[in-house]
Amino acid sequence: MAIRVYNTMSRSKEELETIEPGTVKMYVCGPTVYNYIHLGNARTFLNFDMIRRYLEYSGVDVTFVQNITDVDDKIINRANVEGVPADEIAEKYRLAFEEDMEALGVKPPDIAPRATEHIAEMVEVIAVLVEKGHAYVADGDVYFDVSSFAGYGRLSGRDLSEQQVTVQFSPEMERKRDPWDFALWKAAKPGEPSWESPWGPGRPGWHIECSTMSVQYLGGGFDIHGGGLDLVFPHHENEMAQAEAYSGDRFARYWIHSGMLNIDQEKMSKSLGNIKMLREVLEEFDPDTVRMLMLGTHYRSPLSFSEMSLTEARASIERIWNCLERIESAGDNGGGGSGAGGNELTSTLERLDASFREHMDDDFNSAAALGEIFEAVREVNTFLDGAEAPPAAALQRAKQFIMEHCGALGLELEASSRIVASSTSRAKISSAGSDRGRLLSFAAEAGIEAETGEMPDEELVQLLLEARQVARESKDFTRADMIRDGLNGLGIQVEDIKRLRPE
RNA sequence: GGCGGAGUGGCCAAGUGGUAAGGCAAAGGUCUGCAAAACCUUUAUCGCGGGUUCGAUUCCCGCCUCCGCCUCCA
Repeated sequence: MAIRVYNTMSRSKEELETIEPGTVKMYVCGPTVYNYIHLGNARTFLNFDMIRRYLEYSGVDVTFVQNITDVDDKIINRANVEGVPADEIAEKYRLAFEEDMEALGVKPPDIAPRATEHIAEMVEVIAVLVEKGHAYVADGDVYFDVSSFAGYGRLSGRDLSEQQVTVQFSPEMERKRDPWDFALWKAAKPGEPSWESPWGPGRPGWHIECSTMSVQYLGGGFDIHGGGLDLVFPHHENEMAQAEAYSGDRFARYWIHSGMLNIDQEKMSKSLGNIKMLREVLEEFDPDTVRMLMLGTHYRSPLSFSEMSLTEARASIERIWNCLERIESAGDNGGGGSGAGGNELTSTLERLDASFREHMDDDFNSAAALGEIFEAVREVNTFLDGAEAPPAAALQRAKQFIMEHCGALGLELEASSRIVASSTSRAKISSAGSDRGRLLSFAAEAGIEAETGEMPDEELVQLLLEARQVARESKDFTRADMIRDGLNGLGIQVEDIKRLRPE
C-alpha cells in the first residue's frame, strides 16, 4: 500500500515515491546546541522519530540524518554571558541533547553531522555560489543574492515584495544589497570562533550547513527534508535556494513540517519566554507518556500543551500497560486452556491491523492509528474477561499486536513499574523508586520486621501482600485494607487479580 | 498588509457528501468483602449566515474568533 505524505512544497498530500524504491533518505534539522531543549523541540523530534519508525515498520530502509548546529550566534552569546569558550557550551548541550533524546526513546540518527566538522565543504559550496554569481562578498561577509534565484519564495509560498520588512538597522544590513539577502559566511569578530576562508577568517551562516551536509550524506534530490513548521521560512527557503543555485538540481523531494506546540494558545518559544524544558517534564513523567501526548495529535496540527494534558496522556498509556499486564497474568495463571473466542479475537486484530496501517499510510495519522490500538485493548480486555483459561496462542497474538503497533509508533512500553505478585493480588512499585525508609517502617508497623533490613523492596512488598492475603482469608478486612492503603500511600498500587475462593 | 492553518461532546482529538473514531473526565450498572483494574450504558444537530446538492459537519461564498510565518525560533 502506498504511503502518502503532505508536501509543504505542493500544499497537498502526495504519494511517497522515493528515488530508490524501498529506501527513504531523510534529513531533519537538528538543534542548535546552546541550551537544553524544550518540549516544543521534543515534539518535532518525536514526530520525526514516529515517521521514521513507521517507515521502517513498513519495510522501508531509512537513512536518517540529523545535524547538530554547534556554531552560531546564540552559542557565542551564551558563551560570552557565561564567560566560557563557545565550543564548551556547544559540547555541553550537544551531550545534553543526546541524553534527552535517549531518555525519550528517540532512535539516534544514522548520521549526526556537526557544522564545525564540515566547514571546508561549506566553504567550497559558498565559493561556487560566488563564482556562479549567486553570492557576493562584502567586507569579509558573503551573502546570497536572493534576486539571482528565480524560485525564491516557492517553498514558503511568499512573494517577497508583499512581505513586511521589519528589519532593524544593523551593520550587516549596510552590507547587504537587499534586505532579504542572507549570510553564507560571517566575518569573525575578535574572540569569536573562526575558520580560514578565501574571504578571511569567519564562520558559516546558519542555513548553509544543512544544504551542504544533507546533500553530502544523502545525495542531491534526497527524499524527505523535515523540521519544525517555523523553519519553513526563512531557513528551508534559504537552504533550498542555496542548494539548487549551487547544483542546478532539485534539492529535496518532500518537505515535511511538524506543527508547533502551544502553551496557553501561544507558541512555546524562546522569545515569548514560555518555555517548558523537556528535562523538567521527564522528571515527573515517563517517556511513553510524553510520546503519548504527541501521538494523540496529528503531527501537522498545533498541539496545545497543559499540565493536565500530560496527566491525561499518562492515564491513557496506563490503559495499555494494564492490558499488557493482564495478558501476562493470564499467561502466568495457566493460559493453556482452549477458551472460546480466540479465533474471533485473532480476526478482529487482523482487521484492526489493516486500519492501523491505513491511517498511518495516510500522512502518518498517529491519532487515528492510536484509536485502533485502543480498540484492540478493549477487545483483548473483553476476551480476557470472558475466558476462564485463555489459549496461549491467543494471548501471544494479543500481546504481540499491542507491542508491535505501539512499537511502530515508538512507544517502548517498558515496564514503568516493577510488579510483585502473590497468588491473588499484585503490587506495582513505581520505577521512580519508593521511599525505602518509609517502606521499612510501614512493614514494621504491619508486624513484619524480622530480617527486613537487607531485604530488597520487592521481597518486602511480597511479604506484605502475603500478610494481606492471610488477613483477607480470615476476613480481617481492617488489617487487609490497612496494608493496601499503606502501600498505596507509598506509591505502591495494590490490586486483586482474582477473587478469594473459600476452600 | 501578504501567505498559511484552525474552530467537532465537560476537556483533548480523529474523520467523512448520506446524521461523527479514540483517549481523559463524569454518572449509573456488572464484577469485588471493599477498592483497584476490566466490561456495559449514558453525554455532540461538528463557530455563525447564505449557497450548491435528493442530502453537508464534510464542497463554494461571506462573516466572526483564534493561531502560525513574514530573516531568534523545533
